[in-house]
Amino acid sequence: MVVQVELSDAEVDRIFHALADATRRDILRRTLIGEASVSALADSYEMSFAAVQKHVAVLEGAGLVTKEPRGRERIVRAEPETIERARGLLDAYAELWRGRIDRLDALFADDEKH
Amino acid sequence: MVVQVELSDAEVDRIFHALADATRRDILRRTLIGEASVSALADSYEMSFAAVQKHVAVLEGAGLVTKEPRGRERIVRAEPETIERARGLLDAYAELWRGRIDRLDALFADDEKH
DNA sequence: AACTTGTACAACCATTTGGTTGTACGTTAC
DNA sequence: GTAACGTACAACCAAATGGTTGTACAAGTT
Repeated sequence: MVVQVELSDAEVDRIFHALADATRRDILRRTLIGEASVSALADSYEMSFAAVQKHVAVLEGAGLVTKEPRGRERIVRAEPETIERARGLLDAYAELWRGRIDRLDALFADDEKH
Repeated sequence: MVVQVELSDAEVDRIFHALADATRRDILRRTLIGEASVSALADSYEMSFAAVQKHVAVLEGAGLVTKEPRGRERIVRAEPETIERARGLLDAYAELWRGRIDRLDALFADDEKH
């Protein structure tokens, strides 16, 4: 069984907020496929290096990527564990929905006893 | 296999942005368990009715809930299908991590518009 | 040593966000 | 009919967001 470490509201806020931007999702996608330096990432987007740097910082603050120095570069790598946690949160909502169905079923089962 | 309807970048933005707020996640949670009027929801939070109304509007704009008139009330219901789609998106990232890039290219085509 | 590359960070700006209060209006209850 | 309830919506405000440019500096390159 997968152990889910408790996430604070603020942490969940940061994760979903980080995912709520197409450029950041693309950066995440690229770093999932393979590591990349910040400047390599920045070359792909029609915005300044500083803007891309900020996007990476948002992803890093959410724990979705990590940055590691290598020479003068900073290598960005995705943290699939955090994505997994976000998925787990959505699973929990789906589970709530399922629980609601179960309760309705029980209600109907009750009705049938009449 | 689950058929994923193509989601635009803007739609995905709205979904994750809607999820990036603890009050909105709580509203979603409550409406997953059972429908609720806007005023019933508003009673639970230490903010104005108008503020809660806005949170519901954000969730509605993301397709995570729907609002239906019933008398003078507006009944809010969760849309589990949209949650399922968000989960599908995160699944796709997890798949990327596992290196299954080819099969997912089409799914991510939307995110690649940069 | 001088130059180029990659990054960090500050200052600035327009827009969006998340909250407020106030007003208006349809619906229900008395 | 009048009062209370539930909602919609506008106007306003402070703070956060997402972008910019400019400066500084360490690490490679020539």
